[in-house]
Parts: sequence; C-alpha cells; structure tokens
Amino acid sequence: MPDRTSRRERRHARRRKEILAVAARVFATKGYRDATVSEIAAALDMADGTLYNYFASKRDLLLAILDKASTDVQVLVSLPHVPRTREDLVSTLVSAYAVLVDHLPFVRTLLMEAWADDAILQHYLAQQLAHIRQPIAAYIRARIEAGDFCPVDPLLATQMVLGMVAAPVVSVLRGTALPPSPEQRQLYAETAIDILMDGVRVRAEQ
Amino acid sequence: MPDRTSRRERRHARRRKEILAVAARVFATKGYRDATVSEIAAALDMADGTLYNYFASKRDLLLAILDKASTDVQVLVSLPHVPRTREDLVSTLVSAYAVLVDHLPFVRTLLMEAWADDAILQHYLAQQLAHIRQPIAAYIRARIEAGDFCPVDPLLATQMVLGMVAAPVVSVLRGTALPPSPEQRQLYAETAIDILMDGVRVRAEQ
Amino acid sequence: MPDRTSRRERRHARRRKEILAVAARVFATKGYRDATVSEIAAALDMADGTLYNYFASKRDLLLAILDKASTDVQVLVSLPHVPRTREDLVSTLVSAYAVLVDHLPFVRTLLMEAWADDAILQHYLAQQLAHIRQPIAAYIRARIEAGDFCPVDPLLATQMVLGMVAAPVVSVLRGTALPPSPEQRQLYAETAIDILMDGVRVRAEQ
Amino acid sequence: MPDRTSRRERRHARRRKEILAVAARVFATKGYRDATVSEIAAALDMADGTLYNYFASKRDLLLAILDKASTDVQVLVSLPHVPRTREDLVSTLVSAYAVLVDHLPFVRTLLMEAWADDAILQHYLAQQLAHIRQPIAAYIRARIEAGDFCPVDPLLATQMVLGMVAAPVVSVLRGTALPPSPEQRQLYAETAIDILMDGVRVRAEQ
DNA sequence: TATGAATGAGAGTTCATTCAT
DNA sequence: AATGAATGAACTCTCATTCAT
Repeated sequence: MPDRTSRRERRHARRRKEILAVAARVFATKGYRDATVSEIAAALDMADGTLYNYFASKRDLLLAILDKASTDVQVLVSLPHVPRTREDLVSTLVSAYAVLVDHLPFVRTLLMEAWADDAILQHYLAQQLAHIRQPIAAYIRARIEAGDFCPVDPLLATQMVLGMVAAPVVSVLRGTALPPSPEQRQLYAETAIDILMDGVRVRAEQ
Repeated sequence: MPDRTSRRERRHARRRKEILAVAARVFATKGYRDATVSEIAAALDMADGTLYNYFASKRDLLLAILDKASTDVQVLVSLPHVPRTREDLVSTLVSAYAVLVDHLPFVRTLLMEAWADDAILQHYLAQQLAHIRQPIAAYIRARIEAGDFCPVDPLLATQMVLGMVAAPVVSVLRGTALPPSPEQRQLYAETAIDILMDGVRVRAEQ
Repeated sequence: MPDRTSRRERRHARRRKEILAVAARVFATKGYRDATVSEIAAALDMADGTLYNYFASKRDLLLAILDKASTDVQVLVSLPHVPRTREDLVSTLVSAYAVLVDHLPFVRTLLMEAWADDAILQHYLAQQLAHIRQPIAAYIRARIEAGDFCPVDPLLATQMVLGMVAAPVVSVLRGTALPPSPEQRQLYAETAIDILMDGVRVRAEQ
Repeated sequence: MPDRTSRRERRHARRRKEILAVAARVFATKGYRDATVSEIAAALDMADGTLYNYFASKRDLLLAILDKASTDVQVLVSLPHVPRTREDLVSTLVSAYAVLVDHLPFVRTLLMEAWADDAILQHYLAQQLAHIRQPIAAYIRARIEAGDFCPVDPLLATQMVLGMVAAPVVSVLRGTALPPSPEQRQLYAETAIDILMDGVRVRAEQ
C-alpha cells in the first residue's frame, strides 16, 4: 500500500513543518533555553508528548530550525552570476532582503544561538558567511587591481559592506520593526550601493 | 571604628567587581540561562552561597552586568563636541572602539540578552542607541541642507553608518576574533570614514 | 470526548484530595516548615515533581489544607437553630466534637500555623471563632437579662464555656490521645453542660 | 584573680539572659524554624557569630528557652498548700495568671514547639501539666467522696477546670490581646471559680 | 570576645522526557 | 498517533555554623 504510506509520510512531513514554524517563532521570541516544550506544544494546540513523535528532543527541534535557517541563507550565496551593474547589485540585494524577511524567526533563532554557541556558529553560520564574503572580497580586489576602486583592504571593505547592508534589517530581525515593504527594500538596496560607490559627499565638480 | 568599616566596604566593592567580571565572562560565553551559579562560583574558586553575599540572585548579577555595560556604552554618547573634520571623526571612532573592546564580556552579554528580551533591550540599550543615532542623523541632515551631502534619508544613512562602523568589531564582540590593536582601530576608523565620505569608487577626474 | 475529560477531572480531584490528606497528616505531625516536600511525596509514594502537577507550591498545599480546615470548622458555626434545652445543647456539642475529630490533621495544622502566623489566624480562624462566640455571648446575655443566669460578663463567660468544652479534645487534637468514642463524646458534652449550668457543688437544699 | 573571673562569669550569665529574652520574643512571634539566627542577632545588635559564644547552636538556644519556660511554669505547681476557701482558690489562680503573663514569650514558644514536637512535649511540658492536674483531680475526688461535689469524672472535670481557667489568657499567650491588668486577673479568677462551683444558672430558691 | 564573610548541605521548584492509556 | 500524568535530575537559593581577623 504505497499510497497510504506516502500519504502518511506527507502528512508527517507537513506536521513537522508546522511544528518547526511555530517553534522557530517561540525560540526567536524567548530564546531556546527560556522557551519550554509545553509552551510550544500549547502554541500548536498539541500535547507535549505528541511533539516527540516528530522530533526526538527539544534540542533536535532547535537543530532542525538551525538547519532550515542555514539552508535558507545559503540561497543568498548561490548567485547565478556575479552582479556587475548598479541595477544588478541592487536587485541582488533586494532579493537578499526578501530571503531574510521571509524566514525571520528562523534567521533570528540562528543568530541568537550562534551568538552564544561556538559549535552552532561553526556548523550553521560560519560557512555561509564565508561564502557570502568571499565573492564580494574577490570583486573588490579585482576592481582595485583594475584601478576602479581605491586601494582599501578588501576584507575590511567586505565586512563594512555587509555591515552597511545588514544595518537596516537588524531591527526587523530583532522583532522591533516591521518587515520592510518592497519599496523600502529597493530604497535600502539603492542607498547602500550608492553610498558605497560614491560616498555621501557631494562632489565639487558635479 | 570607621577605618575597619570602610576597609570592609572597599573589600566588598572590590569583590563585587571581581565577581561581576567573571560572571560577565561566563554569561558572555554560555548565555545567562545556560550558565549556572555553581559554574560562576567555581570560576571564582568560591562556594555557591558566597555569591549571594554580594548579589541577591542570579538575575541580580545579570542586571548589574547589564547596568555596567549600559553605563560603559553611555560614554560613547557623551561626546565633548560634535566632530567636524576627518581627523576628529576618526579619533572619535577610535575611542569608541576602545570602549567596546575594553568591556567585551559586558557588552557581549548585553547584546545577547537584549536580542532575546524586550524589557532588557528597552531598559539597557534602546536609549543608548537612540542617543548615538540622534546626533549622527542631525549632522547628516544639516550637511544635506547645506548642500554638502547627497539627499539621502538621514535615518537610513545613520543606520548604515553604524552598521559599517560596527562591522569590523562584530566578530571581536562575538569572541571569534582578537581585539584589534590600536593600529587596526585607526585603520578601521579611517576606512569607514573614507568609504562613507567618498565611496570606494575612484573618481574619474582625479 | 467529554467523557474522557471528565474522567480525568475526577481523577485529578481525587488525587488532590489524597495528597491533601497525607500532607495534612505530615504538616500536623512535624509542622509546615519542618515537613519537606520530599517527605510528603514519599508518604504518597510519588515523585517530588508530581506534587507540583496538583499544587503550585508547598505553600499552596498548606493554604489548601487551611482552607479545608476552615471550611470544616465553619460547619460548627452554621447551626440550624439556637439550642435551648439541655438535650439540644448536648447534641450540638456532640456533633461539634465529631467535626473536629473527623478532620484531625486539618484542624491540628490550622491551629499550629495560626498560633505562629498572624495572617493565617486572621484569614482562616478569627472569623470562625467570632461566629462561634457571638451566638453564645448573645444567648448568655439574654438569659442574664431574663434573670435566668447570674450577672457575669457575657464575653468572659463565653470564653470560659469554649475553654471548658474544648479542654477534653485538646490532647486528641494534639495527637497524644485517641479520638473519643461516641459514648465519651456524650459524656464530655453532658459534663460540660452540667458543670456550666449548675457547677460542681452539691446544692445544700437538694 | 577570682574577682575578675567571677565578674566575667556574671557578665556572661547576664548576656545569656538578654539573648534568651530576645530570642524567646523572636521565636514566639515567628516560630523556631522561621526565625533565623541572623534575625535574633540583629535584634540584639550583635554579630551572628557572637551568639555562638553563648549558645552552642540555634537548637541549644531553643532548649534553653524551653527549659526556662518549663521552670517558670513549675512555679505554678509548687503550691505552698492546697487551697480550700474561695479566696484561697482565687488568689492562687491570680498568681498563676501573673506567672504566665510575666513570661509570655517563653511560654508561648514552649506551647508552640510542644504542639509539634513529641519529644519537647514530653520533656518540657507533660510532667508540669501532670503535676498541675494531679492535685486538682485529688481535690475533686475528695470533695465528691465527702458529698460536697456532684459525682463527676474527676479527671474530666480537671481538664475542664483547666480549660475554663486557661481560656481568658489564650489570646494573650497568642499575642493578639494585651496582658490583663491585676483587676482583670482578679475578675477572671473569680468568674472561673464561681461558675465552676455554682454554674451560671440562678438557683430557683434564691 | 566580637566580628561577619565564607561555607555547603539541603530545601523548593522546573521541565525535558517517557510511557501507559 | 495522540495524550498528559509521572518522573527525577538539575537548578537556584537559604541559613546554621565556622573561623580567620
């Protein structure tokens, strides 16, 4: 009876997803340690024990959330091509914001736990960040060598680029600001790219 | 015997400081909830109960750390004057880095707890951040009106400035990078200011 | 499935009662402070944590016992009518003894805690005692005015009546004497009423 | 230097007495278990450790209080003669009230602890009570045999006598009523004796 | 003698996890 | 599969007692 089995499996997978989403919200709000299993179960209108039919332990639940968050962030890394033009850079950034905002509780939980736990940082975030940094640094290095960019430290500049780009969504990730509208995301991206490229200063000769 | 009393008081205050420093390190590493009182006491080579002669509760210990972190950060706010020249801006930034680096475990604990707890965010961090943001935004707004700066959203630009400036010390605060040397701090500050002012792009006419 | 729910509820209520009875016995014997939660749980052949599924805290357990003791004693207060004849008085007293004896550990715990704690005395005992005293005092006052009773202070006489009536069950409440048989209760009641009415002295003219 | 030694000893004994009096007050108010050593030391304006120069342990302090309470109550027992006349009975009772009232915290502590602890009851109170009961019972028995008293159970009557006599000072011992004035004591004693002897009922022929 | 900081055993309580229903 | 009562390890905190000063 493969049909029955697979239906059951689909149902099981669907339920796991529901649980993950709710648990991520709870963990994102109170932190892993302060959130209780009962609390998550209650938010799911489900008995405590039932959770254990889907996840082996509370920690397992966390790891599944971190896994998903990590995978979600990975999308940012796998760019189809290296953006060159201003429009290209802006639209890449806009879609990066979209990814973060679409998975808020997952990303927030990941950041929270990675801040405290070295193993989690290494396992779920460090590689992603390295993969994001690397092409940016390479790009900057190349443009410097081509004489397009000023001779800054490429790694330092990369960090600053990321800081600048991340800044407007920190409070969103934190949960104190509402997710930005598409227009706002566009604004964030354009502002970041423009400041980055030409600075805030008005050029004398223009 | 006022001499005896005041010696006791001094001793008491010194011991409190020691405890605070060690506890901040432990909290910064494992998080408030995951750190146990026994663990802190052990790190101090002290019986569990002795801690309670200095702090009424584990939470009280946390709050004292947050208080100190908050006060330390406050220093960043109370600038003697608004910096104008490039050198002024750079040296302001350099000393800001020094403050963060000098109180690493305290600031790290504050950031970790404020990330999860709304009340803590409000009470110990929100005002400080507002006080940092406000003069920067005012400065940007003024320069825009004077025609010196491009017409960007001042608040958004402020956030990006802060993101850019904070970026190189994030991993230091996290504990994965060593504190920057004075030379590095100088470099961070100059790079941030320069990118901010003129962008990374080489100007055609120069 | 309301059947399942109500069965659970009944089971829960039954278990609460069991716990209350055992806890009252332990508190009555060792006092609230000296009795430990582990000890009560052990007497119930139950893990410590299980108790907390039924009562929020050790103090909550005490308060539930005091509540019950208070309510039980309240029965003494709610007499269907004011007793007049000797038989009436005697049978009222007999049933009062029955109430005390039927709830020994509860009443003993109440008396013990009310002896030390003003708030408990006020909340769980003072009103009951006032309600017992008041009709007795009123009765004595009325009979004095009718010329049936000697002109004693009604309140003082009331206290003495209660002292006399309570005396034979003090050691029972204390736990050093066995509960009186119905015959003994009858004897206690008759003796108290008779001494009260006519004293111990043989009247000359009889 | 016997003078110095004995002066020191006198001083030591005096200090012990002070400590006992204060500790009895604290124990009487909060109970032995709920009172802390620090609290008693603070009430004496003394360091915690100093107490241990006078008493080996907190329990030792309690036992000394119980000893004193027991000894004080003993005075009630050692009557110079068996009272016969009404005046004799009344004055005996008045002085008994005086003893209780003069040692309130000690007696209150004794009653509180004896209510919970069998060993304390046996060691510090049971004998005293037996010694009080016995002559009363003997007296009643004798008067019954002489035909003066009605044929009641002498032991039961004894208990009721004690209950009646104790009633008006229960709230004083408890600490909710002020100690009675000499006039009130006289009234208590006379009322008790009179009710006891002749009851509250007005005799028909009078 | 007097002090009070240090001690650590032992208390109350929480909560992730199990398992009979 | 779903339930939630039972479990007990692990935590925070208290306080009688000790002892260097």
